[in-house]
Amino acid sequence: MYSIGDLSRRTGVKVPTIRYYEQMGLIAAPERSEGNQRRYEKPELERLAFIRHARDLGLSIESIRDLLALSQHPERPCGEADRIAKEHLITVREKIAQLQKLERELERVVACNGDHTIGDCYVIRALADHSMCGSDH
Amino acid sequence: MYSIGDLSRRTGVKVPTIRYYEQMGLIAAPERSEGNQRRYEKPELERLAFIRHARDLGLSIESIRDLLALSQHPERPCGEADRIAKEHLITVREKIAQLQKLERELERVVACNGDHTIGDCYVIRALADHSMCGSDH
DNA sequence: CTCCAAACCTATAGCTTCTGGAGCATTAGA
DNA sequence: TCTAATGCTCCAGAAGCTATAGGTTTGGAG
Repeated sequence: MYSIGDLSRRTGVKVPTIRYYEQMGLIAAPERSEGNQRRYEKPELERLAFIRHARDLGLSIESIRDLLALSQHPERPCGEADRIAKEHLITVREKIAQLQKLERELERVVACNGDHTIGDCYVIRALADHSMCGSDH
Repeated sequence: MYSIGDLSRRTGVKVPTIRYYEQMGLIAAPERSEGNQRRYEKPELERLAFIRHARDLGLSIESIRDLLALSQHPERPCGEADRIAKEHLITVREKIAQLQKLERELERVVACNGDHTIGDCYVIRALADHSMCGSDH
């Protein structure tokens, strides 16, 4: 028997976020106490921990919803779960590549060492004039 | 004399986004035609291109607002512009590091090759059981 | 048993950065 | 002059929460 606050402390998911997940249908509406407060059991705790972990890995609510649905059917083949994870890995890698491009760009931009005036500041000029860029964003 | 559509085509910023930037105060409300349509000149085009470029680099609206304000005073020292860019570079680098951690984690998770059932799928088990993780997120 | 602070409840709004739609007006070219 | 493309305003929605207001319940101390 956990209150919503217990659940929050044990999973690291904030209280309003738990209620939000309930509203989004990621977790079922739990039983209530006589005074209408939410009361959870172990399975809900595990489910929430699963969600938390998947969110930490950057999976979308939609993907998590799919994975949770899959996990309800242990007998089915797991190709779909595999696909979701692989797909996410690809987007993570793309994001990394894009950010690394920005990193290189910004490194060039901050070559300005802050000891002249805005008029010839490289930061400002680089932003104003795209043709100064090395890459093609 | 550009219409909002011209401006959009020339800068790659979508029409509703231009109106949104006007509302947010990033660009001034331009003159209007007799029929109340927005009419822009070259300086607005350049300003919008600046914004577009900065957004592509991932700078927040707030940072861009600051940089635009700075660029209005070419005589001032550019230390502040430099600071904004450097700070952003740091957050970009942090984001890269974090995503690389996720990448490693996901690589382990997708070791499941999709040819068994959900019941013993590594993806599902890894998400359910945090203790299987190598790192400490 | 009584009291009170902490925790809980619902409902609603706000954050960020746009994006899209409805319903109507203007513009530019044939 | 006609009409398709474009423009206008206002409003809602997306993602994933977070916060606030105003009220109720709970659990432990005295």
